[in-house]
Amino acid sequence: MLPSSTVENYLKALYQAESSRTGKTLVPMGQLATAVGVAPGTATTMVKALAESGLVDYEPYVGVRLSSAGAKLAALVLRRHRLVEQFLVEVMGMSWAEVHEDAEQLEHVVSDRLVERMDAMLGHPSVDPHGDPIPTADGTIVAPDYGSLLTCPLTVTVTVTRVTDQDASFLRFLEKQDLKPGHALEVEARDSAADSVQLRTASGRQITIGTQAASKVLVQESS
Amino acid sequence: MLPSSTVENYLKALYQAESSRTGKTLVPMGQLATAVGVAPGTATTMVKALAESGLVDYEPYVGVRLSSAGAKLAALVLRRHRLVEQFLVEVMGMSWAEVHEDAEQLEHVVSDRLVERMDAMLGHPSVDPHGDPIPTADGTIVAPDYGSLLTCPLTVTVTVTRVTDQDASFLRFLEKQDLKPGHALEVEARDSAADSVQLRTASGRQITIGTQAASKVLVQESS
DNA sequence: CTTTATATTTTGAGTTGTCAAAACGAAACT
DNA sequence: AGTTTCGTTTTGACAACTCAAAATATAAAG
Repeated sequence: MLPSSTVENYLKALYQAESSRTGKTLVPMGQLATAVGVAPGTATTMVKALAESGLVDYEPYVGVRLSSAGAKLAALVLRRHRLVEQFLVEVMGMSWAEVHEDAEQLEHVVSDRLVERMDAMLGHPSVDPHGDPIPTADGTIVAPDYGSLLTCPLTVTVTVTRVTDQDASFLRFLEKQDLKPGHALEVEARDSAADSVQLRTASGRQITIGTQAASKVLVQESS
Repeated sequence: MLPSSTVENYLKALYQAESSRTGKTLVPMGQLATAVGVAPGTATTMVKALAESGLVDYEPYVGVRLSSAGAKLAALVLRRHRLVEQFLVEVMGMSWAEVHEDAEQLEHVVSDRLVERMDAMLGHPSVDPHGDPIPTADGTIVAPDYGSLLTCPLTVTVTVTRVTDQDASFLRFLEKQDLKPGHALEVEARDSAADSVQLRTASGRQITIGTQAASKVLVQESS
């Protein structure tokens, strides 16, 4: 039984919800429902079915967690999604800001043959255009945990490695400000009262962004 | 209301059934059901819904026909399918024999943006790898009616223009025998008793194939 | 410790697409 | 015409997925 698109979406959402979660706490129903975009009751029903199939562990009134089988399946969905994104940008010349929606559809239908073909054409990339790691064909993910513009050291040159938000206008903004993955910059100051972070790009331009935005831009100290 | 994959499949099947039909006769239910791969009753139900939406004209106990709206929609599905096939062959280097299944899935999810991008990358091709005409974005199809190896003149050099069968093993056979679209050959003889057609390729090799197969290879007299 | 607020689960119902098998219509063959 | 045959339609049922709203559990607050 190969999983339906719906099942794939639940697993993927669960995977991402688990990743952005401290410790091994279960993902609450409400959050999963919101992530998938369905009513709470719908999520409950679906999760019970997934638990039945052994794809998740479910504790009523507490939350859900992927089983190892579920996690592997989720990783493969993510692999397809991210390879498609990388392909759309690198081969088809689309903007990194607009590939998410297309990948969202394509991830459910691209065959293994096609996925591996894309992977080969792209030279087996390890990350997609947003810096998100691409799982291997066996479902393994290597995800270094980078700091964000909110947590990295000040006045040190860092390189953007990943952006954890797919909103098109946000991505366009980052692009315009030279904050795409690969670009260098340094954090000059943080002002918690003003809820802002002040940056200086490699070209010397100064930018101030909010902390919400800053937390979505992950960086690595430049070597 | 954008049509579901199911609706698209019915319309596409209907379009193709109508094309391979002499005169303006309606397509009988049974044939449509077989083409779509569902039970007869299912087709009846679906066709009534399609008629309700104005996509087909339906005469109970007689058959179905696409309305102009339905025909346009079908053409757009075919456009997506064929551009995807051309893309998979030309850009991704896949074999013409194996792209059909992938295109069958992708045709329902590729966005307009993506379709037009592919179209541009391919230089606005007029036919796909099998020689099937690619409808334009406004739903127009220019389909020259070629003769087949069964109807073309004998001992005259002709060029393969189109193959009206997607069976992978048949396509691989044609490829091996240099009978892909673009290749020249001539029909040396036909033997209706033996149900066969005798060909000679440009390289001088002689091949004998059955009339069923021959009727699926369309040709044009070489200029 | 009881009340209130919040999250979760249940229930009842609807949509889309499907099938098997019974009923039916049209046509073909004595 | 009468009857068999064949294709088509109807019927009843089911699977997957969804929602709104009622019921319930848990947690928080007084």
